[in-house]
Amino acid sequence: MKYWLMKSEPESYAWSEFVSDKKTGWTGVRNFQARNNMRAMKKGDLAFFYHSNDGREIVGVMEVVKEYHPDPTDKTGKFGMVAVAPLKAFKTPVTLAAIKAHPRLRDMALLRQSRLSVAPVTPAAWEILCGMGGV
DNA sequence: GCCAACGTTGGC
DNA sequence: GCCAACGTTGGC
Repeated sequence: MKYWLMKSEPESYAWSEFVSDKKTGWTGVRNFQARNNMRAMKKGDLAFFYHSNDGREIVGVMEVVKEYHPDPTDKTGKFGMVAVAPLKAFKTPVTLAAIKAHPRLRDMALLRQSRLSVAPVTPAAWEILCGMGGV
């Protein structure tokens, strides 16, 4: 099982909306590296839901419920998507500042490649972040 | 709102 | 295949 982090701007799609939807197709990725990460996802993999821009914090955990398949919003046919479902909300959102301040999280893809919207998370980092989030 | 980082496009 | 121009992301 692998771990991931996926970003969404709360203005366009927030965690609260996701929770009421119960499941969503992660459309709109137009970056090859992010696409490749989605392609590597397996059903049952877990991912953090991160609010980018407004918020800048991890707010919850979700589960991959459908593996990589075509994204109908991409007319070129180059990009696909996965479907995810919310699993649990963080009791305490973990802010970007807190992640940056943690010595063992300094190598996270989130920090090294700030523009990557779908990034892998190591098991060690996953555990630390879940602890910080109270789940 | 600004700007750095960086990915993509297109001319050559 | 290189690289300048351009567009986008996302932190501040």
